[in-house]
Amino acid sequence: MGRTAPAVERWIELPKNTFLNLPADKRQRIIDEALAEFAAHPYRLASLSRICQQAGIAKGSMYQYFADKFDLYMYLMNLTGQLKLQYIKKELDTLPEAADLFALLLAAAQGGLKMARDHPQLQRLGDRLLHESDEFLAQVMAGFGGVGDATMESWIQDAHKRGTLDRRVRPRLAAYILQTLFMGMGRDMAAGRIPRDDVLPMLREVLDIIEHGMRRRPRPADVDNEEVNLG
Amino acid sequence: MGRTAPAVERWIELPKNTFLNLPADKRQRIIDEALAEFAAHPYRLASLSRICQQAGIAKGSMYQYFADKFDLYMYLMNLTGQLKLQYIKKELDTLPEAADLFALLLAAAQGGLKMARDHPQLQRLGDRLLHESDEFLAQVMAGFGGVGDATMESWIQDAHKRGTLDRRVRPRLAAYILQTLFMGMGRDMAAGRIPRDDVLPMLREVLDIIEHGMRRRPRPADVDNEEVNLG
Amino acid sequence: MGRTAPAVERWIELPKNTFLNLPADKRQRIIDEALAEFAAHPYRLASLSRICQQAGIAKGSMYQYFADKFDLYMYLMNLTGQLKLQYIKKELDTLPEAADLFALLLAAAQGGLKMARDHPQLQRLGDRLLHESDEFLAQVMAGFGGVGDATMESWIQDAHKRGTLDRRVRPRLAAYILQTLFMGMGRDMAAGRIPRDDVLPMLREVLDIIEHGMRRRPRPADVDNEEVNLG
Amino acid sequence: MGRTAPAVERWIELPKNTFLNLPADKRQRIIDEALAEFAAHPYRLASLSRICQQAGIAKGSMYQYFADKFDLYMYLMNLTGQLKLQYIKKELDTLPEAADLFALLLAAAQGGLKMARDHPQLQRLGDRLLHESDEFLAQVMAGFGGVGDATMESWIQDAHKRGTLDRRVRPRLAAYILQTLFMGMGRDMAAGRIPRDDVLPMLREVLDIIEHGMRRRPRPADVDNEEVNLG
DNA sequence: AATGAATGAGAATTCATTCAT
DNA sequence: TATGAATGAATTCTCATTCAT
Repeated sequence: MGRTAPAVERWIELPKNTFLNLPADKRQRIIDEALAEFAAHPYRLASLSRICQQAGIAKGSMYQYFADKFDLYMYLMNLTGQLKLQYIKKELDTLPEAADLFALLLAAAQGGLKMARDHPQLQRLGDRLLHESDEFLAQVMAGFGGVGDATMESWIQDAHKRGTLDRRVRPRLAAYILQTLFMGMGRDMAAGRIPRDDVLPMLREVLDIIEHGMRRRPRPADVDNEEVNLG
Repeated sequence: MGRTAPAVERWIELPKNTFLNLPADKRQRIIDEALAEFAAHPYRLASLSRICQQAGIAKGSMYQYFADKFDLYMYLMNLTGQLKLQYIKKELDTLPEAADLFALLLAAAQGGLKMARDHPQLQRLGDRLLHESDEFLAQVMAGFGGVGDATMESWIQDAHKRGTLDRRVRPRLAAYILQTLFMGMGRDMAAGRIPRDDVLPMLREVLDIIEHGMRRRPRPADVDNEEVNLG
Repeated sequence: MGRTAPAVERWIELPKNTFLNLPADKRQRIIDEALAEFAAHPYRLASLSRICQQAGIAKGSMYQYFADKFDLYMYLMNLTGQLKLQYIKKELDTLPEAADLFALLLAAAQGGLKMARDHPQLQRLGDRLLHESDEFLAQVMAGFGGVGDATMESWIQDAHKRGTLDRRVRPRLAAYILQTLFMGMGRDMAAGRIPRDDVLPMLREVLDIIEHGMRRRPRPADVDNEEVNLG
Repeated sequence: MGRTAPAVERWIELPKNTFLNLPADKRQRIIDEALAEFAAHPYRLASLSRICQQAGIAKGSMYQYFADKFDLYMYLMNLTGQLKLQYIKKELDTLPEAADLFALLLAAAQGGLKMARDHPQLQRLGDRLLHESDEFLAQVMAGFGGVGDATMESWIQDAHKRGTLDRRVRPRLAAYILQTLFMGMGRDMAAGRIPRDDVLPMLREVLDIIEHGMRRRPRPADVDNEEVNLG
C-alpha cells in the first residue's frame, strides 16, 4: 500500500509546482473531488480514475501534480490539519486572557466541531485514518510530527495549579476523555448520526457533566463511600 | 459489495457443514487468519486469497466452507457478538441484585474491555464496521436483531427514578457519553494505543469522573453560576 | 473441453455397471436431472454439481456411474436417439405397405415432432449440439456412426422411380429441405415459439406446399418461363 | 450474464472512443479475434482472456475499448446486422420496380447467403443467439429495434393480392418456411456443411420447389385428391 | 459402493502507474 | 505541460475431477 520511500523524502515533494501554478478554480476543483473521494472510501479503495473523471482532468495529469496517490492523500490531510487549527484558533481568540479551563475546552471543541459541521468531508477524512491498516497508519503518522494533544494536557496542568480540578484527576486521563468525546461527536456528526444543529448544545451538556466530574470535590468522604460501590 | 439476498436466508447458510466438520485445529487456523485479515483491512480490501494462503488451504476450499466472502465475514461478526455478550454477562453475574448504576456500568464496561483485551482482533473487527459504507452497514445490521444499547439507557432511567442522578442529565446523552468512551477505549487498546494492563484501572478512573459529573448536585445555584463560565 | 481419448474407447465405457445396477427410480432421477441441466445449458456450462445436488447424490458418486461429464452427456444423447427412432417407427407402422412418399414423410415427421412435443428437453438437447464448438461437435459425432438421413434420401429415390416427383428434384436436395424444415419446427416448438397443439396441423400445411413443389409438373414450358424470372 | 442496464444507455457507450481511435489494423485484429471467439463459443464461454491473448493486447486494454464483455458482444452483433442489411439491400437494388415475389425472395436470400458465404463467422455469431437463454436473448433484443421479418410477410400478402399464390397458402406459414430454409442454409454453410460455391445454385433449386409449391394451383379438384393421400 | 472435502485453473473486472506523443 | 492508451497484477468466484475414508 502506498510506497516504501522514507517518510521525510515524501514530505518534501508534497504537491509539485505544476499543481500550485494551476488556475485557482481548476486547483480547487481537483481538491474538492479528491476530498469527496477520500472521504467516501478508505484509502486503497479511493479511485484516482474517479477523481480525474469527476474533476475533468486526464489521468496522466494527476501525476504531473502529485507524485502518486499517497502524495495527494497527504496533501489533503495537511489541508485538513491546517484548517482545523484555524477554526480552533479563531474560537480561542474570542476568550479573555485568563479564561478558565472549561471555557478553553469549550472554545476549542466548538472550533473543532464547527469545522466538522462546515466540512463534514474533512472530518470523515480524518476519522478514516484510524481505521486504515496499521502499516498505512504508520506511514501517514511518520509524515506528521505527532500532531500533539499535548496542548490540552498542558491546559489541564495549568488548571491543576490553580486548584480548579480535583487533585485525583490525572491530566493525561482528563485529556484522553475529552479528546475521545470530541472526536466521537465529530465523527458521529459527520456521519449524520447527530443532527448538525444539535451538536453545539450537546457539546455544552457534555462539558457540563465532565466539568462537574473533574472539579474539586467538596467532601472527600462522599467520594470514598462511592468508591466502595465501584469496587 | 456483499449480496442482496434477504437476511434470513443468509443466516441459515452461515458456515456450511463442511466447515463445522473440519478438525478443530484446521478450523481454528482458518478463523484466526480470517480474523487477522478482516481486522487489518476494511471489508472490500480484505482478501480471501490472502486468508487462504496464510491458512494454507486452496482458494476453492474456502467456498466449500462459506458461501462467499460476505458469509465468512458475517460468521466472524457473529462470533464476536456472542463472545462479547458472554464476557459482559459474566461480569454482571458477579454483582448483587440491587446494584447501583455505576456498578452496573463498571461491570458491563469491564466485560467489554476484557474481551477487547483478550481478543483485540475481534474488537477491531467490530470497530471497522462504523467506517464501512452506509449501504454495507445496513446489510450487516440486517443480519443482527438490533444489538441494543437501549439496555444502558434503561439503566440510566432507573437511576433517575431512584434519584441518584442530577435531574438535568438526560439519559440519552449520558448513554452516549458512556458508549463513546467505552468504544474509544476498546478501540485504542485493540490498536495498541493503550497498554493492556492499564485499561481496567483506567476504566475506573474514567467512571469515577463521569459518576461525579452525573450525580445529584448539592447546590443548584452553583451550577447556574458555572454555566455562565461556559458561555 | 471433454477429453482427447479416441472415440471408440469412449463408446465402450458408456455408463458403468454401477449405474445400471442402480434401483430404477434413483437411476431415473439422475437421468431426469441430467437432462434438465443439459437441455438448459450448453455442454460446458452444464454443471455436474447442480445435477448431483438436484438428484440428491454425492458428487463423487457420479464418477462411479460415468467416467466423466462427457460420458454422461453421450449417454443422454444416445437415449435421445433411441427414443426418437421408436417414435418414428411407431408412426410408420401405422402406414400400409405401399405408402406414398409424402405419407411416409408425414408419418416420420409426425413421429419426430411428437417426440419433441412429449419431451421438449430431449429435443433441445439435440438442438444444442449444432451450436457447440466445432471441436466438441466433432468429438460427439465421432461417437455416432453418421445417424443417417440416408433413409429419407432412399425414400425419395423410390418415389422418383415411381414417377411421382418431378425429375428435376434432386433427392439430396429434397431430403435437405425436408430435414431442415422438420428440425426447425422441432426446435421452435421445443423453445415454445410454436404452440404444441399447432405443430401437427402446421406440419400438414408445410408438407402440402412441399408436395406441390416437388410433384411432377404438368407443362414443362411454364416452368421454363418462370425460371427466366428467377434468373 | 450481461447486465440489466437499460438498453438506451448501453447503446451510447457501445465502443469507447479509445477503440475508434485505434489504428485500423489493430482495431481490425481485435474485431477478428473477438468474432472468432464469439462465433466459436456461446456467450458465457467466450473468453475475453483468449481474445486478448490472440489479439496480442493486455487484458486491461480491452476495458479501455469496451465497457465490458456484453458491450463488445453487442458491438459485434451490431456490425453483423448492419452488414447483412447492406448485402440484402444491394441485391434488392438490382431488381426492377415491379418484381415478382420469388424474384424478391431470391434476391433477399441471395443477399443473406452471400453475407454468410463471405463472413461465415458473422453468420454463426447470429445463429448462436437462438440458443442463448431466453433472458439473455431478451437483453440482446432490447438493444435492437425489432429487426423485422415482417417485411417478408408483407411481400407475400402483396403476392396474394396479385393472385400469384394459391389462396390456401397462409402468408405467416409461407414466411416461416422460407425463413427456416434460409436460416438453415446460412447456418449449414457457415458451419462448412455446405460448400461455399454450392450455396447459390442450391438456393435457386430450393426456391424453385417452393415456388411451385405455393403458386396458384390449376385444378383445385386434384389438390383435394392429394389431400387424401396426405391423411 | 458411496461419500464429500480438497484442489487449482480459469473466468470477468478494476486500478495505479507509465510513457510516447 | 497535458494527454490518454497500455499495462499486468490483483480481486472474487466456479467447476470438473480426484482421493482418502
